[in-house]
Amino acid sequence: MILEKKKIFNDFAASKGLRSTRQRDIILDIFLSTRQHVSVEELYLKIKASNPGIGHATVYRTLKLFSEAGLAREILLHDGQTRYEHAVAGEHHDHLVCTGCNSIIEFEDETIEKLQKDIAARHGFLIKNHKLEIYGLCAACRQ
Amino acid sequence: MILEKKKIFNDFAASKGLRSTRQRDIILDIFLSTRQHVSVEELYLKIKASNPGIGHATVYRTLKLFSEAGLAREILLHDGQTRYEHAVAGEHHDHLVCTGCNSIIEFEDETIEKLQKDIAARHGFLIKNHKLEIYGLCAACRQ
DNA sequence: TATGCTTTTGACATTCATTTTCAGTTAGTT
DNA sequence: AACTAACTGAAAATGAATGTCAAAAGCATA
Ligand SMILES: [Mn+2]
Ligand SMILES: [Mn+2]
Ligand SMILES: [Zn+2]
Ligand SMILES: [Zn+2]
Repeated sequence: MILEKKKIFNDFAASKGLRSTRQRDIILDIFLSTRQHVSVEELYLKIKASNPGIGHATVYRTLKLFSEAGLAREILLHDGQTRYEHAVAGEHHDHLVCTGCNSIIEFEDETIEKLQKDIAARHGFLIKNHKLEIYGLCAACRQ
Repeated sequence: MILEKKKIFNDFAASKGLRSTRQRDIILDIFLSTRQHVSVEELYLKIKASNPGIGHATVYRTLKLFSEAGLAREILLHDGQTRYEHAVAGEHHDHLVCTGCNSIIEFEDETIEKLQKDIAARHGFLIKNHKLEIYGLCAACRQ
């Protein structure tokens, strides 16, 4: 599964004429080993621990490439930090975001997805992507 | 309707012990005269045209007050600028956002709202608010 | 109307995430 | 090995938003 993701990135890189670099390999390894919804800064710090040379700009640039390659999805919650999650082709989910403990619950709902398509169709709108985030308190934070 | 909104703000201000100022009156007037989803900068420039003295900080501070008072809703799309729309108590809608021309289509869907409540209930999650944004191309931008 | 206290304002500085710049390094090709 | 274009990282720049603080204004009271 990790090898599969590395192959996806290599294929993407090849198709775009990108070079294979030590930095990209390291960042991909570490990204694949993190939990979901990691912030760029969290990832940068984790990378720096084992690879002090790698800079902020490279981490930002490389995560954008992972998004383009379909390996990662950018998540913008309401805390001013861009986060990334592991993406799988053809799969999609949305988020319940706890404002108490910052935990995130993922969910999928086919009916909601279908209704979104209906709404778009009704307006002659072509969907590229969407975000559905439900903010509130998780079971633990409700006390 | 505009008078009604002014009353809502005045009542809110009174309940919070806020003072009535020329700046707040002007900013409310101009906010109420703008189209939906105005960015803070757009609003600031419009205000400055007739009232050169009013500063950025006051516009930011005052819009936050309008949100608290329930007159405005903060919208964070993917362009890094906070926008505000006119809010009406008890009403809610979501957005189709055209990445071609930046236009926004508003929609309401009771079934989606209901399904969100079901999902939250299933996870023991207490909803405070949510955002559903569908990005893509509007009919005009599809050509 | 004057006094006094408190809130509000706005110029300016600051913050903080992200992007840009650019000179030096590196990958991949001939 | 030589060449060339892509890549990197330190540092600077950007830009939205917030903090600071002295001056101004609102409002209660005398
Ligand atoms: Mn997720
Ligand atoms: Mn709207
Ligand atoms: Zn929680
Ligand atoms: Zn459009």
